[in-house]
Amino acid sequence: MRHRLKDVAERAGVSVKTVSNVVNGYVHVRPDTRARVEEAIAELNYRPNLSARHLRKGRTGVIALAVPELDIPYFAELARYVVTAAADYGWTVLIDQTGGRREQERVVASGITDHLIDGLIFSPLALTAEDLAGLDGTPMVLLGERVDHGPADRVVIDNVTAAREITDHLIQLGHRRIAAIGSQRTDEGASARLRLAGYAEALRAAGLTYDEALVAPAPAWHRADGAAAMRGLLTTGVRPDAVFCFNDTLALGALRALHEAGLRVPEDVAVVGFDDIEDGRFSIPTLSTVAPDKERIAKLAVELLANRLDGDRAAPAKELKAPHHLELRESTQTSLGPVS
Amino acid sequence: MRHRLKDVAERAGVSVKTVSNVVNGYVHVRPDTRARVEEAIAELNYRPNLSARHLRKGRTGVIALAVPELDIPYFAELARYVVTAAADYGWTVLIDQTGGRREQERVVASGITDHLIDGLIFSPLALTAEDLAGLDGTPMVLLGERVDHGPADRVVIDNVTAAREITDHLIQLGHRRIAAIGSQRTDEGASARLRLAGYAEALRAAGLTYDEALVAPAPAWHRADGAAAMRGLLTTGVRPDAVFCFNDTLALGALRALHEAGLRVPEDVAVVGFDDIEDGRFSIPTLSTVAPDKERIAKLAVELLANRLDGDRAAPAKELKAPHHLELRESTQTSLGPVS
DNA sequence: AACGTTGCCTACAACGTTGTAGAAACGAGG
DNA sequence: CCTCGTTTCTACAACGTTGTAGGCAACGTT
Repeated sequence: MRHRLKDVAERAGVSVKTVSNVVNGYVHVRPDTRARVEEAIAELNYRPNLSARHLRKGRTGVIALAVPELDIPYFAELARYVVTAAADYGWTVLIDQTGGRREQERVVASGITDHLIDGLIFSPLALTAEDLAGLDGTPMVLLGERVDHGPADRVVIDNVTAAREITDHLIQLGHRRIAAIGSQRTDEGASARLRLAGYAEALRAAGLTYDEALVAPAPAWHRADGAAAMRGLLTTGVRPDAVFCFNDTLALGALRALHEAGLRVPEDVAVVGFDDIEDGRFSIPTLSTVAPDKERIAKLAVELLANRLDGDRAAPAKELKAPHHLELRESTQTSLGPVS
Repeated sequence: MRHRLKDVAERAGVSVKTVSNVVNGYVHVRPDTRARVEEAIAELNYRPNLSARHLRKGRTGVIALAVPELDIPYFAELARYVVTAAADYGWTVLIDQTGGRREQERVVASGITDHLIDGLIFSPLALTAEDLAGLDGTPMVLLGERVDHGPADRVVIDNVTAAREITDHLIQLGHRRIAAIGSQRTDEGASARLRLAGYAEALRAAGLTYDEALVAPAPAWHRADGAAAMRGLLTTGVRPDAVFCFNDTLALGALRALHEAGLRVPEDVAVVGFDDIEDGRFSIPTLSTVAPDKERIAKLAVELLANRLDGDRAAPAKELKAPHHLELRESTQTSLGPVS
């Protein structure tokens, strides 16, 4: 049922290579020969065997995207943009889930890459620079700041500035006891460290004191962690009048906890997040947040990979910055009319 | 930098095939030979070339999962479970986005499958049975009811029963003017048709009349569509006292529209959804919904594919049913205490 | 008429792997 | 010492594709 070049060649009465030439659009083929071959291809419903082609060419046309969890909205949205951007280069995207576990991330970084894919776009959580150091082969683009000074290309956003800006927004609105949710031990969670730094910067610039009691850690950045952290903050006595959550799912969890505590958002407590996931545009209240340009991040990552594949593989690693902006919604200011 | 069996063989002083045997765990290899080979493998950091292996074996170890959109939470969660289930079989999952466009779905069904993947798990929106009829080759498992009587294995849930049950729940609570959001023209949206049927069944069984004016279509099933449909229902005059949304994102949009209209959920209008996505466990209010067993769906789909790959490819198509249950939360009954 | 150029096509080898067939070494049983 | 079976290993071919080298016409130029 599956046909090969040879079958097509026999049917069309030409050599195998001629069929290959037709398939690959080689110019020096007589129109009538080309027609005969194309007819045979259509009749047999011939499709090239990609494994064989790739074996021969050394390229597979497949890139991988490795993310911690697919059902974290931020990564799902990012994945969507990467798939779209990769399509422009004719690439198929293979998606890997690492679960954020260092072991699995190492497997992905070294193992999966072998010969099956041409390159890798990688959003690591737990991986260290040493894990990456020994890697030969496959070109890689890292997303986020987890691995500083790594040997690979990278796309980042300016986390510190973004965090400072959104915190500033809260300060401008008159809030003074601004909590932060999402800090993590420093050996993981580079994003957490940078966002915390931006938060602290903004407080300092405004002459507010940085209060440890207002900074709540979150083991992961899921809704449940945000809700738990918020409940924790509410029971400590020093009730905050605003909360900066280090991502949107934490913020959605915090909204939930505030709701359960009978507090109004933004009147009693203002809430901001980070990531601009779709949920935050429809939550009650809608969520003010930092909006990284996810489409641009994906596009830049794919471009970096393309350059690396076609160009000098030994060139020094590049770091590109993607833009972001603030999306101000109901969770920091009262009613804005219907959402769409 | 990339090494082959031959390089390992030379270093270990054995034949290429012996290295292959070690790599593949063939038993009849002397322990000291095996040790020498393994040492050479480690020194060179050798990894098999999968393209070559697959060319030789006729299997790629990769399956594809094709879904309409990755950033629809239901599909993202499903994708996660499929990736996990596939890992048990040593398979890598390549994820494809069709956008729900028929053209792209046809490409995926025929084109992408060629030799790059061993099988396909496919959640089509627009594909017809004819599109599938002419496909040779790649084993396929369909998710959902879009293509009736197709030639492929399939995993479904009992949409009609589930829709009836959740509608019944609204009726039990005393609601009488129950709207439905998400109906679609019948040539697409088989799920919509079945859920609508279940809704109608429940009404009939309770002696309630089916009112066209209470059934709102939704072009897609995103939050924005749910909000728009809900606003539409609210302006028609016959205000419903409950709404059955055909999926959770529609329901979240509906919650938003009700909130903007100043109506309380569930006191003024009760709302239920379908899919049990994570957002619904943290929304305000939390969302009552039908919870299909997504993990089981993924597992069954992968198993069907495995059987098809290992067994009789000409065997008649099987259809398996995955279980579901109701998750009753705040959007149909008042406060239930803190969520986790 | 002899020559080089161009267009069209083919034969062959190679990509890296594994299945098949069989050779070499070894031990056990006669 | 010979035979037989088992263990251990190797040579070769093949999976389906494409790059290279080259052959053969047909053409235009000298």
